Amino acid sequence: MPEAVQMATQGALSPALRRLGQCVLLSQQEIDFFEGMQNNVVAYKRGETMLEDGQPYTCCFCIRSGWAISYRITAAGRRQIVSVFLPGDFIGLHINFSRQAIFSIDALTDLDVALIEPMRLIEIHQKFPILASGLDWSAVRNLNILGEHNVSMGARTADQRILHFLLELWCRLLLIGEASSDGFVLRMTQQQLADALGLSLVHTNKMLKALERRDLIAIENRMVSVPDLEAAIKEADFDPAFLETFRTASLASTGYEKLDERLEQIANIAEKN
Amino acid sequence: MPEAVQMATQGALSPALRRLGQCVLLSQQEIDFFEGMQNNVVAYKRGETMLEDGQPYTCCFCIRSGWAISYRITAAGRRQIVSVFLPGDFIGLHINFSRQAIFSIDALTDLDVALIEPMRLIEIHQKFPILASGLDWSAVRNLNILGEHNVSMGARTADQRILHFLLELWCRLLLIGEASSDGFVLRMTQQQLADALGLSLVHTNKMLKALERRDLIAIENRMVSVPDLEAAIKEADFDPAFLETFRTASLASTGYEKLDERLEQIANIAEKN
DNA sequence: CGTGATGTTGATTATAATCAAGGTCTGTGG
DNA sequence: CCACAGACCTTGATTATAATCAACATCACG
Repeated sequence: MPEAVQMATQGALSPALRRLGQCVLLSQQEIDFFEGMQNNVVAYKRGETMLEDGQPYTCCFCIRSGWAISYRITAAGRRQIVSVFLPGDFIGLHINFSRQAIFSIDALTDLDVALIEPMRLIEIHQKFPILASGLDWSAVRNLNILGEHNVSMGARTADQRILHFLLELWCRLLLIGEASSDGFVLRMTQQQLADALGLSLVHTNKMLKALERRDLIAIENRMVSVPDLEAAIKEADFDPAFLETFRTASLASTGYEKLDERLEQIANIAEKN
Repeated sequence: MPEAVQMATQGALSPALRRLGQCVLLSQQEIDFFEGMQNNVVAYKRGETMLEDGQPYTCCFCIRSGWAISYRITAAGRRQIVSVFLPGDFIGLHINFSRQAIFSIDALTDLDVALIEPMRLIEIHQKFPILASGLDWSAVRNLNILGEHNVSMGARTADQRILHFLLELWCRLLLIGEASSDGFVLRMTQQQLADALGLSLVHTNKMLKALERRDLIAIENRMVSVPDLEAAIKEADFDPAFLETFRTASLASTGYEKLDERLEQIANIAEKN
């Protein structure tokens, strides 16, 4: 039995490993090592600050459940959210290159994270090359997401930015089985959306409403759905290519066939423009 | 004689290696391997497109001299410059994780680059762990720069953004000995500045002039200088921490003592706010 | 059943984009 | 040496976009 399939059919893998398994083929030894590394689990409450800008950076986080953000407060007092982290994401993979944090980290929801000691990351790079390349892949993906946010903030209008960001979140959640093929639960307030997109709260609210009026999105409670996928992708100038960097394994064998189909559909619509 | 010093006193090292030497202690074997890797040098003309968005991504570039940019054209036809690359920088270190480019790359000036085959990068990761960690460090630095641009675009005013970006370039150039302690030559047009900062050409020009009027910068020909460093750093909300990630070796032994002093001075002013 | 966090909306102001026109500089060919 | 073109810079006028201000609505929760 090929290892990838064996992996995929085990239900109890951590979100991070499920995610890594989509891009690299891990040996059983690597799987065991990585899962064993996540013993030290810590829970944070919604809104809690996990790490403060300027503080010494001592540990890497791996999200097991919940959402988190990294952000910076400027001298003028404005907050810019730089990244949103979802289950399976790593925060501070590059910790061995940093003396102190240059961003703060907050829990956006109640959160379970595994603490990973810096030494463990070095150990991975020394002993488990495939696993290490998986971590590198994860870092590259974050870089691509950040680059895409740059394009959004510099060259897209407020409504496009919002829509683009929502589509990004949806795709990322689809990849980890935390969204349905109709939509997803947005676990952020409008203020947090605004801070992530470089917009004011009021303007964000108005543009959200405008997008709803134009039927490009529908929001009920916190559930965001996209009635007309093709129109939304076109309006937002969205192409999930930046998220799919080198995905080798499909979701098919993990019981998420439908989500995988949805992702492919999004990619196809984007490709033909 | 310690290897780091030996390295530093050799004049003929490539810019990339000088840069890597500031953060990791390389063995002679690693130095030789890395320098040997840069045989395949290619020259590009100013304005030439080195790689086009969507094209297959076949090679990593290491800049030996000149400036380059990565950018994206949105569906609406706006260009967003995502990164500026200087001598010693790598473009596409993550190439082994990408099928095709999601950005275009242009030469901003006449350019000399070493082409590095993807296999070589894998080889480095397998055989030369210290050198590999140097490359990782370089990637992390790019990530930090990108994050800082995000903060600028989302949460800083146009004039702050411009000033911040100029200070960033100055510090980066100081680190590679391509700026003086008074200032540096800006090898970009105002249109390119605008595209990098998410501003219009006209507004960029007006804000540049306003910064000059306020004596926060002075520009003559292409030479940018900073008459009142303390005021400029404060106005721009600038802290070079995001650039200095884990610098272990100083520039002192490379004949750039004065530049190193200047960098430290900038860091000190930033720190005390 | 109040209190605080969140969401909604209109009015006003600030910021930056767009439009338009002209200026400077550099290199090139006559 | 001059005339010209093209790239780049500069400035004012107008318009569009988004921020700020203010008020109120809704919801969850103790």
